[in-house]
Amino acid sequence: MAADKSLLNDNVYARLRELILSNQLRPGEKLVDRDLAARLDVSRTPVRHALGRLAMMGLVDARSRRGYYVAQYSPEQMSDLYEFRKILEVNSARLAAQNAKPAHLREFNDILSKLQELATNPEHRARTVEIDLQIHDLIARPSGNSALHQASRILMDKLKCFIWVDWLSAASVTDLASIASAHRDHQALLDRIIEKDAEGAAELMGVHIDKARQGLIKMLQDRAALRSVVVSAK
Amino acid sequence: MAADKSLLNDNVYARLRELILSNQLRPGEKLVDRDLAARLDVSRTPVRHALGRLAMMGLVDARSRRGYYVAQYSPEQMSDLYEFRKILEVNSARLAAQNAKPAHLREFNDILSKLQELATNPEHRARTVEIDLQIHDLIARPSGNSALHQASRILMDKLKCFIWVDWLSAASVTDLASIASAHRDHQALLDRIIEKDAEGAAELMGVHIDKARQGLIKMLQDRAALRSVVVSAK
DNA sequence: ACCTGCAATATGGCATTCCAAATGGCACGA
DNA sequence: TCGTGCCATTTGGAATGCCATATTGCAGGT
Repeated sequence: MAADKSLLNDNVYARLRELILSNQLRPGEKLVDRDLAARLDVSRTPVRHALGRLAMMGLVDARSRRGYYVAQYSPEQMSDLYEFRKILEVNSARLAAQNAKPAHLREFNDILSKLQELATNPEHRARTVEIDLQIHDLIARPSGNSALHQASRILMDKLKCFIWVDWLSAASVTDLASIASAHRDHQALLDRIIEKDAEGAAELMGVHIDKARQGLIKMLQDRAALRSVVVSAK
Repeated sequence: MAADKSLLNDNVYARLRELILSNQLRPGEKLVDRDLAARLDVSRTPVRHALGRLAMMGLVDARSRRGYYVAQYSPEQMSDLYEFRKILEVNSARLAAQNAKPAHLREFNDILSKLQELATNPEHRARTVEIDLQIHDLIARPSGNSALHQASRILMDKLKCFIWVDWLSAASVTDLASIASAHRDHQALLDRIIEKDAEGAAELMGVHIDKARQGLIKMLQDRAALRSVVVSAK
């Protein structure tokens, strides 16, 4: 309420989105407009407006007359989302290699050195995830195609909340190895783009995302196994 | 109001969407909530809700405190959208060839014969456009990837209203030729999918959409030329 | 004649209110 | 003990009203 120059509608939308992406609202959780309104200290109207819009973005599941829920994707749907991500980003990489301008290349180098630092410190795992996502956004941008870029960002939002869940639950030994692997992938990928090797970049992106999908599926299986143990225990 | 079992929110959303896609509301036109509410005989609330959601779908442009407008894409953005469409549908075609089930193939054959009929009658141009769009939807569906399919449908909506404008204004001689050409493309494309020739299908889809984009750009240029004549005339 | 500023109106944003449907619990009966 | 139906409460849907901001048109001055 302080420096509130922005529109309440958009403000509420942004805050709810952030709550979902940061997993403070968990997938599957019911969203009661009155409760959220109280929590955000606004009336129901902007909350409902935001919920409607979030539903269009695929972050919220709006069931007619049965309430709103934080979106939850099945393992099959997640797999589809990753396949879709591969389609988008392979082409982003290709276009980026063709169209990247010097300013973009500088950004790439900045990110690379930042990654270099973080990679040496395993404590910064969460931060590394951030950077990881940032890289993919960075590649989608200089593709020069705003439709493609926007689609990537929307998709990323859908993936983010689940990635949180997964990374938190599956803090297994594989993480360090896969992080290092992902780091190498990114480095190689950016190198290809800088060299303007479009097909090479596309190829690398493809295998990189396939790897990520493999990891995700493994995590989902682990989590499912974990769940069944918990369930049988009680 | 008669058999109104559906939610007013969704009903209004659907009706507004239809008004936009059918070009009864033209790109760039201002959308005043009170006026639309009167026109649809509902209160402002569901209209505003729908406008917010339509904005997320890219059919409406919501400027903060400055009103809502039917979305309008520049020639550059249209070109981007077509490039994006190519990315999506090339992959749809590939996946469709890999995954299409017998039921899907039957649908393909149905559509093909329907096209066969219409193609012989140049009067049914508008109807042919419908079928054209339907075909692309039909190909996206059996790809088996709902994310890809949904993205295609959203993109199609954005293209639709403009296609209307363009087809209406550019009722030039090229149309008959390009319709026939598109028809051949579709036929060949579906044949490839039926034969499960994934790469062939992808390739054909690519050139088909590139052709469409060329046609679109030509139309936009024609229209721009037409406009300037009109402007200079008055 | 044109620019500037103010006032009136149009219009978007938000809260409150009322209404209807769905859900959950409880009592009664089998 | 389990099922069924009714009632209370919760909660989503929609209308209305008020306020704030943007747009406009007009008047007065330069």
